[in-house]
Amino acid sequence: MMRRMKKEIEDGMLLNDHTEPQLNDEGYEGSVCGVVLKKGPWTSAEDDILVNYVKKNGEGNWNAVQKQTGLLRCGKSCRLRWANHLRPNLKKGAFNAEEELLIAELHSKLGNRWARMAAQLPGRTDNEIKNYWNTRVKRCQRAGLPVYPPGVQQETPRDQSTGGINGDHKLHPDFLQKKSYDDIHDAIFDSLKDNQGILPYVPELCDISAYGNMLNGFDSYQYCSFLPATSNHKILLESTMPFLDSSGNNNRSGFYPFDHIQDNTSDNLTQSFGMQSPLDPGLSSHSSMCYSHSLKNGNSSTSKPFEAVKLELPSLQYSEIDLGSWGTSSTPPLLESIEDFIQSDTPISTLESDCSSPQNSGLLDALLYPAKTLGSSKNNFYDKCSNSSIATPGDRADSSALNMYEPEWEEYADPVPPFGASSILNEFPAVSANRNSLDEQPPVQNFDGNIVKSEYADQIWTPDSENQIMSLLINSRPDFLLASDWYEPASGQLTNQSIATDATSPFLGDHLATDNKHMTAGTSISNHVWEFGSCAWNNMPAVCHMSDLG
DNA sequence: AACTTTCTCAACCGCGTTATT
DNA sequence: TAATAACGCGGTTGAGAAAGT
Repeated sequence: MMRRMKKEIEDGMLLNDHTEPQLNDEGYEGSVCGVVLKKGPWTSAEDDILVNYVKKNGEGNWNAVQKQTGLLRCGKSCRLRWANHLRPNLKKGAFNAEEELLIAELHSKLGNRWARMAAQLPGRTDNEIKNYWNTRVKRCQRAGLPVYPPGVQQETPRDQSTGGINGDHKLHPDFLQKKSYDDIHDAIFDSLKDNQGILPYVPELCDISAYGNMLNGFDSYQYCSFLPATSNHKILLESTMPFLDSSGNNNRSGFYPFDHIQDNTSDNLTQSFGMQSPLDPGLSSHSSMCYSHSLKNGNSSTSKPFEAVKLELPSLQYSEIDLGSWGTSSTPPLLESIEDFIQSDTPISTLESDCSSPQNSGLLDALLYPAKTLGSSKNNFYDKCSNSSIATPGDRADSSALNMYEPEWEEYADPVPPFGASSILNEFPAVSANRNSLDEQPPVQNFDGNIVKSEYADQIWTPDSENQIMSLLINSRPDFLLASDWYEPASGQLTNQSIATDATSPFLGDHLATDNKHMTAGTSISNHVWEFGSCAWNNMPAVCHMSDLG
């Protein structure tokens, strides 16, 4: 049908005079007062008619378009065409990283309320958002990955066949019933309780309680994902660097240095707590795929009705620079070297388990966890890495080696992930400015950046302290070195590179720190990574001296 | 090169809501 | 107040492009 209609379109058919329309012809359907209305793709001529009509009469009264212009389109179709393609100020092209993140966050709050989501994304249409999200959900579901990025939590478990609740990943029943931050935290806490003594990396409850609010950074329900573990190390390795694009360049929006990392050896943990450890064989390349709008070719199909040159067929395709995404990437070249490394006799399990952490928290809270977990006596890091005393559940004494850091941890025990979604969104006032009008949502709990910020007003969190945390955590996460450009340079803030280099220099020497500045090259990075990992982790006590980080 | 599969997105459809008479 | 029209929204479809085999 469409092909035939296309031919008709190409033949210049436009029934905009008041002559008798082609009756019952394919591509024409329905009728108003005996006029058979056309269906299918719009032509530029039709667009012109509609645009002229709107210029003259304004929006609305769409059924009058056909009557006044003879355009053989129903009012519904006219409205849709105008809203989605012809109206001015439409933002064409692929979603950028900020938009993607905002969409995820909005969806987590609103579910499939595309129009409301579109209202928060100036220049974007509900249809566009819907298509994007459905595609994303589809891909994530196929990959067995959570739909939401780190820091984005499912607040309103609405249906939503299209992934309102994380696609295939079922939330813990508790989570499905939890709505508020506190409730979600409680659910996690309960989960931890349940698993205490079972999970190798679950800190003892008192520790968790101490920084329980930190778990707000966990409430992204990725932490409740139940992902199958595999032993596909190649995939695993690809997953470790989803933030590098195929050219080895940093993908600035791929702030997923540790996402989707799961450890075979800690399945108990990952499955019970939703945590995932750094080397997740099962997550694979889709860690980059999942969180990215598909922009493989930088193509974005949109109509450009006001282009000087119009094509006869409506759907103009034009390319744009890939604006980035949550990790759009292909396998970076350095993976090979790491793969070689993995394929060597190096005991993967050691590396994996040593770096066990919740993934998917993304950003700073992702870093907070391992660092704080290291401060917990239950983390068996020392068992494997430094021959320190082995922590056992409930054995507080074994954490004495880290007690010296407690004041610092307390200071930074920000209940709100400083790098959570709201933090990020606050970085993009243009995006977040108009986010306080979500109905059915108490403003204080949602997207009003100011209000959200005030919510944290009593927290000690300054750029300086954040930087310190960043520096600290750099040293606690070997894999951080792999995270390039995930920390958006901003005034008064460190970039990842400056953080990494500055923070790592004391431990790694300048050569590595310097190399890190050029780590887009895939050469010996793997060695550096592991070297750094070994060094940093084995020097953890020293690393944790905050005075070294100033 | 040919074929198949997957992806993307514009457009349609049905239904609910709102406005008008 | 009811009936009707108009509008808006969300779900679905299918063509064409892109990627894979």
